[in-house]
Formats: sequence, structure tokens, C-alpha cells
Amino acid sequence: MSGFFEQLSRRGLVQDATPGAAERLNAGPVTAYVGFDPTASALHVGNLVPVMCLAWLQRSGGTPIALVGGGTGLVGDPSGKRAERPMLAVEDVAANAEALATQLGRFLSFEGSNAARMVNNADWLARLPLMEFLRETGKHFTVNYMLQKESVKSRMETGISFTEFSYMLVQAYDYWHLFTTAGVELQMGGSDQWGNITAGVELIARKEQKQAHAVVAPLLVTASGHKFGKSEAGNVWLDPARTSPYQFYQFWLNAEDQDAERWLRIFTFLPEEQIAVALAEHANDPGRRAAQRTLAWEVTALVHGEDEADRAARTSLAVFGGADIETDYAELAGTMPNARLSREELQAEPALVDVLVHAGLASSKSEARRGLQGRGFSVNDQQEGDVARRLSVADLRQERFVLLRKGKKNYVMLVIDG
RNA sequence: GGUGGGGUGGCCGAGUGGCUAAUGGCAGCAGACUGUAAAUCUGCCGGGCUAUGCCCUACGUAGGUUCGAAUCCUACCCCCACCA
Repeated sequence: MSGFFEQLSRRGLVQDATPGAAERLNAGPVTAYVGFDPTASALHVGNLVPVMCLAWLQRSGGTPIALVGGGTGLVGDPSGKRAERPMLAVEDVAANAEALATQLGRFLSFEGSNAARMVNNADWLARLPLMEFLRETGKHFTVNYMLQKESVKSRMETGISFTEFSYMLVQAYDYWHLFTTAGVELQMGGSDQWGNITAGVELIARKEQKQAHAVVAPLLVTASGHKFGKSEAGNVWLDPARTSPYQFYQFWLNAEDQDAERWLRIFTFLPEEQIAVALAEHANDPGRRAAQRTLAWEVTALVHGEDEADRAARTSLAVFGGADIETDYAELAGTMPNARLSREELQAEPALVDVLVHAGLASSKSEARRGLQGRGFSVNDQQEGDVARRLSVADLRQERFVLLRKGKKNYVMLVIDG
């Protein structure tokens, strides 16, 4: 088996690394950590990148530590932020940290000789005395050094509070803490974390005269330059309650051709040969989206399990496969986004605009009307341009379903109760 | 503490008494073309309505002048630059 660094690198997960990192990581298993910021209570697809780094580490024999920033979250990371963030309430940070920890759990194995561990830096940061911090950590850094960091430099115009300015030292302290107490020799993260991570490397070098390492993954954007991780419905979350497995699958299925290859490497564990097969199939007939289908199934299976991936794939095919496919609406209703209406409400022949708002396809009636005028909505796959359109029992499919659609891809199944 | 500049829609940025729900760009949504792709072209892009029109909310905050204010005045808050 090849070295861990080589693997990461082949998978497109290395943007930058400290000198010597490659040699150390290829030489043998290490213990490494990745920090997750509890500013939100859920993980989204963007977080999957560092998660994959930890997963690959574990697969190659290393010991992963997932750290949730219950302590650093109280300070606020200025990296990548153009302006000072409002401080989160202490209780919110704690609640978010706990929520993240549960979600991270499913990507790592907590058994075996290299069992993963979860830590929360609040456990040591919350009771760190200020005087000790200033003397033991702050003394090792010059303000000049800190001002060189991109996270600070970019804020010299707009301003940065002392609190956020100090952030990098706190994260550096974390790394040092894990280095000395848990033998952690590597910290990974997104490329926006480079400055913070190398501050930690620096601290360890000065306090311990030892070499620790940093490896950061590239920040993802789509090939056409759009933000990664957004779909029509907004952020793509890993939590099925926020983004259903079907929506999650669709997100990956809609990947641009140019991204599919890169993402297969980054977000799946498929061996190179299988990726090559999928790509060859795709090149042969791009319209079938073989690369995207493989990608979507694999990532959905990883995050939500194989059964959910199968269901999502079936639903996707049924909805987009064309009129010739025999559709079981009841099964679709189980996986797709759906809205409910009572039979009495339908018999009253409600205005389509109201139903569209009710189904969440339009945020207001004005928007629904404008959309209808622009022929942006469909009922049972028929484009609808009449603003005054009303729904009736005549629109029902298989007795109790109406398939509503906004644009090309946003379906909501309207289910009639009773 | 002083002096000067500035705070406009998700972001950037025009506007300096009525023609302004506010030019333009970006982002977003939709249509056409396609392959549930990209690129391109077109439309939409605060909300509500009994709707070729009407009403509400909005230009840092609070008041004021005026028939009428994002635009003028006052106070306050915040940001930036220079000086101390």
C-alpha cells in the first residue's frame, strides 16, 4: 500500500503542505486532526472534504481525531471573513458542537487499533488561564508575524477585533495541546486554514523544538466558477432532515462534466480503475451522465447508506426518465419533497399560485405569478402559463397525486389526503 | 480628543428635493437551445391585493423642514483616513 500523502495527493486533496510532510506521512501511520467550526449546527457538503481526509487517513492506518471547536467557536475565526462576525451565544456554540460531533461520527470507525476519537477544544480552552496563555503561547509570536497572515492582512482595512485577531493563537494552542497530549503530528483542513494551522506548527517548533505538519485541501468551486455546495434549494446538508437523500443525490447528479472526474476522486473511495471506467463510459455518451450517476450514488451511499442511494437513484430515473417509464407515484412521494392537501381543499379548486406557495416552490404569491407568466412552473410535466389556473380533481394522477415542478429540476409531489 | 470622508436593496456601486421600489454590475430564479452539463441569448429579480391599477415596507437610527426627502436640517450610532 502506498503512503498516505501520496494517496491524498492523487485524490486531489492536497493544495499545500509543510516541507517534509510528504516524507513523514509516507513513512508510516500518524495521528492527525481536523477541526470543525460550530458556527452552524449541521455539516454541509463542503465539510465533506476534510472528512474525507480523515477517512483516508484511517484507511491507510492512521488515527483520526475530529475536533469540534466548542472553545474556538467562542472566539470566531476571521479566516475568509470580510467583516467581524457577531459573537455566538455560549449555549449555541455548545449545542452546535454537540450536534456536529454526532454527525461526524458516521464517517469514522471508532473501533480497532487506530480507532477514531472525537474531542472538543472547549475541554481545555475554557479553563485556560489568560496569564498562562499570554506567557506560554503569546510570547512565541510577534504581532508582525500575525499581521502577515492573510486572515488578518485582508482585514486591515475593514477592521478586526482583538478577539478575532487572537484566533490563530488559540487554534495554534489546540495543535500544541494535541501534539503534546495525544501525539498528533498532522493537522489537515481547507486551504483557508493554512495560516491557522501553520501557526500551530510554529508554536510546536518553538516550544518543543519538534516538527509537526500541515496539509490543506483545495477550496472547491465548480468548473464554471460557482460556489461549491449550493443547489436550487440552497445549501446541501449532510443531515437527511435538512437535505433529503434524494435531493442530495440530485445535487451530485447535476455536477458539471468537468467537475465529475475531480469529484469522483475527492468524494468517493472508488479505486482509480473504476473511476476510469465511469469516465470512459461518460465520454462515450455524455448525455447519459454516467460519471455523475456513479458519483451521485457513491456519495449518497457514503453519507446516507446504500439503500437510500438506491431509492434516490430510482426516483431520479423515474422523474427524469421520460413519459415512457411506468411511474409509481406512491413510491415517488416517499422519497421526493412533498406537500399535502386535503381532498376537501382540492375539491374547492384552489388557485395554483396558492398551492405553489404552499408546496414551497414559490416564496410568495407574487413570485408564483411572475413564475407562471414566465412559464416557469409545470403541473404533471405540462408547462403552465395561466396565472389564474386552478387545481381540481381532474389534475390527479393515480387518484391522489399531482406532480408540481418549478423550472426543470425542482419537483414537489402534492399528495391528497383522504 | 480633533479634522476630513463615509454608511443605499444578498454583495459591489449610481443617485444629491418630485420623473425613484431606487441606473449599472455580480449573485440568484425562469425561458429558449441542450444532455437533469457548460457556454450563449431572453425575461424576472421587496411584499400584498378584488390588478393595464392600488396599498404597505425600504436608502445607518431617531426626530424635523416641506404639498413632497435616499436626497435638506438636528441629534445619535457605526466605519475609514489623517492628526493628537
